[in-house]
Amino acid sequence: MTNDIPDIVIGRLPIYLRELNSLQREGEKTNTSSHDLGRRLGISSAQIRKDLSHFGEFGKQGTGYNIAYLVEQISEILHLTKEWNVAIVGAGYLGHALAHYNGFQHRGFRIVCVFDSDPKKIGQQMGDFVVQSVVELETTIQQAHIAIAILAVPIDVAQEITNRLVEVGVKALLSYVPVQLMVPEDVKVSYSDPVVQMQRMTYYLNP
Amino acid sequence: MTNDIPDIVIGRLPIYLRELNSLQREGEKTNTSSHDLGRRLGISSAQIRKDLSHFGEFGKQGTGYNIAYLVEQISEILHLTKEWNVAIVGAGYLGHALAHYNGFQHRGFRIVCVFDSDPKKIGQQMGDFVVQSVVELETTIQQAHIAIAILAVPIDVAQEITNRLVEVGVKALLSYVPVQLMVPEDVKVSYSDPVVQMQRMTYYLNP
DNA sequence: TAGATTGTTAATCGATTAACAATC
DNA sequence: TAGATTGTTAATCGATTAACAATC
Repeated sequence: MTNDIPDIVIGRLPIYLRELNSLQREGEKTNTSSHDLGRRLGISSAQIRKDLSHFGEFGKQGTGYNIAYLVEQISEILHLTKEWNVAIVGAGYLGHALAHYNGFQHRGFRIVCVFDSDPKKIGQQMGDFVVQSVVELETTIQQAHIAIAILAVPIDVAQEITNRLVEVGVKALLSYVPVQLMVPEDVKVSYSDPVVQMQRMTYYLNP
Repeated sequence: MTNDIPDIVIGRLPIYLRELNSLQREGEKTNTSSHDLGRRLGISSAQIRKDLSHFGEFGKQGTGYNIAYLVEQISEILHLTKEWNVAIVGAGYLGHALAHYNGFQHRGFRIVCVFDSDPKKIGQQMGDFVVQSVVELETTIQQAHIAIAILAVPIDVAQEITNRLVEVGVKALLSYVPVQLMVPEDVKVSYSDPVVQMQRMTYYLNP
């Protein structure tokens, strides 16, 4: 099962998918074109056609792409036709926000558990969940076949929690902790650090 | 003041800076090398040297880079020697989490105000702030000379709020709203969408 | 001095774009 | 049919890497 498709192409598919979903919700038309999509996203039409051509032929000359069909195809490519169970680790302010976020639904993910180590938080209701003790992390994750976890813990325990998650089979991590994590080769990590994002912009601002 | 340096190089500087800060906190040595830094970040040493060479010569043959000096230099390059005032728009769960986040301090940013349109939230204490009415957005942002805003509002008002922020001089936006925003050319936008980040990883997972 | 590591060059590798035949 | 738009090719553009003289 070799994989030739560049990461950077994979990285754009969710953006295409999101825009297509938004076109669907607008409901003004059933078709779109690479030119139309590109204009909306600030991407060249050639790039969109090239990206999609890695996976097959989804359009028709003259009429472009059927929106619903393309949504379906990209969803399959990204393995989003089933829902993925997701664990949140850390029930601080951020874990709280994530547990209440309803943007996961219909986009391929379902939060199924929230962990914390603070006895004051354990057992408390948080959105639709009861905060579980981090002691139960291993058993819960294995029983629910969870492959994806969101890290919202303090920086000093991030690597240890990561190790424990990897140990029980988590293969994808979305980390909000501002530190580089060490994981085996077959585990994906995606980072979200608001400060890093803002620092990338200040370079261009007049001080 | 032409600008030849690739965005992708600018994008790595905050990562270097974060790792250097972490080396400083460890306090085990005063110097590092491109090889050492690269190993910690999973980046080639050649790339680190090349990136830095765009801005000057910060190292010494044989001994590498003085950590404190390189921190200082990168901070200057990224315009982080002063603190930037930042506004948060949206006092929902996410705005709440951001208002309480203490990771902005010492990394170049200071949250100075939080806005919401919900009368039940306006006037309430949130962390160190009192939630202000979004009606006051324009006057407050102009008076505090705010150039950076964080968007944590519902999707249907995101573009309208963006327009208002741009109108009063905001030049950099960190948006947590899962939609493409339209802004003038001189305004930078950085997006954070957990679902997009997770969808980029599911491609690589066994369904 | 000997070992280490920089900054830089040239080669390699990879991604984007322009252009167009094919065809709906 | 005429107009529009795809998928693909080749050309261009840009980023990464390997290698090494310079030198601390």
